[in-house]
Amino acid sequence: MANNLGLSIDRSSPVPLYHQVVQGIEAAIYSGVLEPGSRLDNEIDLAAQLNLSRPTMRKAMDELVRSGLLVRKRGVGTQVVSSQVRRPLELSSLYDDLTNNGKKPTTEVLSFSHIEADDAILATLQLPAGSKVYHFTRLRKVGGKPLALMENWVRDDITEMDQATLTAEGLYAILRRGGVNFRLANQRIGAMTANEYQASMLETGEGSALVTMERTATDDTGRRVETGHHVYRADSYSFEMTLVQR
Amino acid sequence: MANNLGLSIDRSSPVPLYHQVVQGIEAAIYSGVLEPGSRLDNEIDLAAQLNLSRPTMRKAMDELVRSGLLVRKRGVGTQVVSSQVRRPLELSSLYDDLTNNGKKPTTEVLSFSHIEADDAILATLQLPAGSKVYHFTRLRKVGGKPLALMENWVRDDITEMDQATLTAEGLYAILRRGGVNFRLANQRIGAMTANEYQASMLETGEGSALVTMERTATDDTGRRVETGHHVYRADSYSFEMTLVQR
DNA sequence: CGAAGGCGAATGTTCTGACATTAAGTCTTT
DNA sequence: AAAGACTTAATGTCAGAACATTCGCCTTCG
Repeated sequence: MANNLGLSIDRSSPVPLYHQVVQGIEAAIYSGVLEPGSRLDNEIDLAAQLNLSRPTMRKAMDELVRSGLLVRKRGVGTQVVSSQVRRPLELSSLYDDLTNNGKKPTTEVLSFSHIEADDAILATLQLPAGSKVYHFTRLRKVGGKPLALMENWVRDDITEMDQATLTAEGLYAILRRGGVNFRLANQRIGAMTANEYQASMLETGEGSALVTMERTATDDTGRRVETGHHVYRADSYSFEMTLVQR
Repeated sequence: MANNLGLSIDRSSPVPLYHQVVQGIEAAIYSGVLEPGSRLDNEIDLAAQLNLSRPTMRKAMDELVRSGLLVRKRGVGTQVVSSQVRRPLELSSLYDDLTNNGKKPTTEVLSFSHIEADDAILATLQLPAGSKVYHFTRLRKVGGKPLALMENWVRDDITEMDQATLTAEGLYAILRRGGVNFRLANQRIGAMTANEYQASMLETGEGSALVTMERTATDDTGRRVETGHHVYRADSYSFEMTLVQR
């Protein structure tokens, strides 16, 4: 069977060949050219069709398998994994999530300061004693409805920050522009009931359910960049993720 | 610098060479032989030290980078990522989590039936109309204290299930023994307040905070194996995870 | 007629070799 | 002394080849 998934390779492009293949096959799957459950040609044929070596083809398919789009079976072949597997689990901020979904979030900065960090924050961010950090709390609304109450601490040797920038942009966008390449995040998700302050800020009742999240993010040099404690209205937000067994 | 991480390779072993290297370096990191932040020898030297080719060495390091233990920088070298990065995000059940932490959970099966699935379950598990599934609810306790209330639906063409087995073992262990190789899980984590029934079962107050989780798991053949809706006492449980940017 | 063995096809593993790209330090030149 | 160019060292990419392992099907033998 000549799969003939209409993808072409540009050898003069700076983007690696295997990654071009990844993008091509991803596009073919999401656009429906490759149907869920269908079998692909074998690695050697595919490599030949695209004038690539088998290791290159294999590396591309490796990535697709790891991301859960393909399933390989020894002695059998490779299939497109059935069904609509949605967003893979990745580092993203609430702000990204919302804008990607076409919503228009607004941010209100409730407090902003540049202060000496206390011991707990120093330990979490692995900073030497006496270090200063940015500390701020924000309220995020979507369509005028409050959604999240967020408190964050950010090390101050990355980029200048001020209240105006935080109002206009998401935290992660600001940090990325400051040259941070995020690598890891450790997070913990739980639940609590709203206290009086939280209830009033989120315009919900005292005692209503909230989703809590604590997160600490690390960049590619191993620096702890940011830590925060967020609470979300449980009736408006939940965490969706896809776990991939490796 | 001769790193000399005391790992040896067994070429007669059936476990692939690159995986032996992965395990060896993992062990060196967790045991402290390789300290956080320390630099490794370059790929070519390491390969030579172990009498391996560079691609094999590279594949091993690839996996360690992906799992967040190492950080590579072009033109510079490879470092052990600083600090105590905990559990990587992986498919695991509450039962596994608890037993791995030395706790002794007990399970009480509240209801168990083998019934025709309703439309919602049929759609979620992608089963043809009229299919039967196992449906059960369980209460999990640790040290006599109730922790989770779980309701699950499992396709019935995998393995025989009964109330006794469920009482003695975790659901995932049973399914794995039935030949299921889990690949993906889609889950959603949120929060709610306890209703009267939940409060009484979990021995907490009505209106107290609960963590909710809905999960659907898929095996390596693309079959939807299981779906469930769980609630946890927020004061006793939260989800901890490490996200890795790829 | 059924079960065991054999065969082909696919993925899994490993090697050798080569060149490209990036980052950092060093050396030269102005 | 500072700015630029060069060198070096590391990771990043790609090719081609060989052999191993597993699965499913087909044939053959009891």
